[in-house]
Amino acid sequence: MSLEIEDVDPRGRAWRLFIETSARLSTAIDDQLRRDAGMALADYHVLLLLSEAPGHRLRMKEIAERMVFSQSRLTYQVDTLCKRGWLRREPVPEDRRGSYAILTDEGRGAFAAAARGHRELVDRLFYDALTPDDGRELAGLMARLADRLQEHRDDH
Amino acid sequence: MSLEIEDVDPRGRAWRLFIETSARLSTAIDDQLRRDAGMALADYHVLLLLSEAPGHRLRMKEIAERMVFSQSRLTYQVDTLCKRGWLRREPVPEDRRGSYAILTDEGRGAFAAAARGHRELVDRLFYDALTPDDGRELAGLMARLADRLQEHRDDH
DNA sequence: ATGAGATACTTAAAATCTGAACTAATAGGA
DNA sequence: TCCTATTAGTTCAGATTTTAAGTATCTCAT
Repeated sequence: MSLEIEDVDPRGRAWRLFIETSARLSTAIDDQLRRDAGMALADYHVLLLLSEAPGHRLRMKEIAERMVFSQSRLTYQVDTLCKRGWLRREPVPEDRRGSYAILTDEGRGAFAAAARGHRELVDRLFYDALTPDDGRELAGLMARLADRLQEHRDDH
Repeated sequence: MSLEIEDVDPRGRAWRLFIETSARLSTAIDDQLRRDAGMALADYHVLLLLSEAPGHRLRMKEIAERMVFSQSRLTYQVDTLCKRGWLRREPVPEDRRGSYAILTDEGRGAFAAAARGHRELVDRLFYDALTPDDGRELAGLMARLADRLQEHRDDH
């Protein structure tokens, strides 16, 4: 009779730890951003995507896909960011159905200000806990999972 | 001049892949449960915790902590599960502030029915994508991150 | 014993998110 | 061309989640 009642396959433990740790990590980072920068992690993520995009602009669809957001959630999300003056919309000349979300100067400022504390926390919670080799290993594992997810998405 | 504009430290890539993959994986699993079992991943998770608990019962606080849920969210969550007949509450004899959430027989049935399709998908998206050694490796990395998170939580 | 603070849980109002229409525009084959 | 199917985005109602406050109970140093 063993004290270990857990399953022998280490993947069981990995699965639970993976799901739980990612949730806790997101929560911790969301909390920090709300407290110190007055924005949610989702807000930060939108600003990040736009700050990296050419012309600081992206189509709504593009943002929704990268954020793993429903389109209606994104509409709402972008609405609130527009109200705060951090984003503006602009029609897409070559596709009159579409619109761009564009980062304003004010939005760039807010992002830059938020990024400091955010990076500091990510450093503390993620970078400091792993060696570069760990990072390589983790990236490999995640890429493997991401590929599998993509296949799954492909066969509907 | 390199084609690789990404940072040299592989942890940058690991960080993004980790956050994004965990979000996509949760979404995929949530979708499957909603479609095939009429319950959200959060519902499933509550049922899972209770199905493993001695006496199929846990204090509200205990569930909230393990689920990374606010207490008021849990109150709502448990309310809806009670309405569906899957859970019931019972006062805690030795602490009259508290209450247990208890899995009903019906709840056990719903959980068992949901578990089939759920496990199948987790097998496909997680187990099949990783070797047992990968699992061991991933579990180790996650444990490292979880420890760091715990330290962080300790100094407020 | 007792009273100040902590703890467990709920409630209510406001903010956010989802899913199903709905509008407008594009794409592509007959 | 014209008709139908897709696609981009929004809107609205309803569901969920958060935040702050409220109630009841417990803890423990006085």
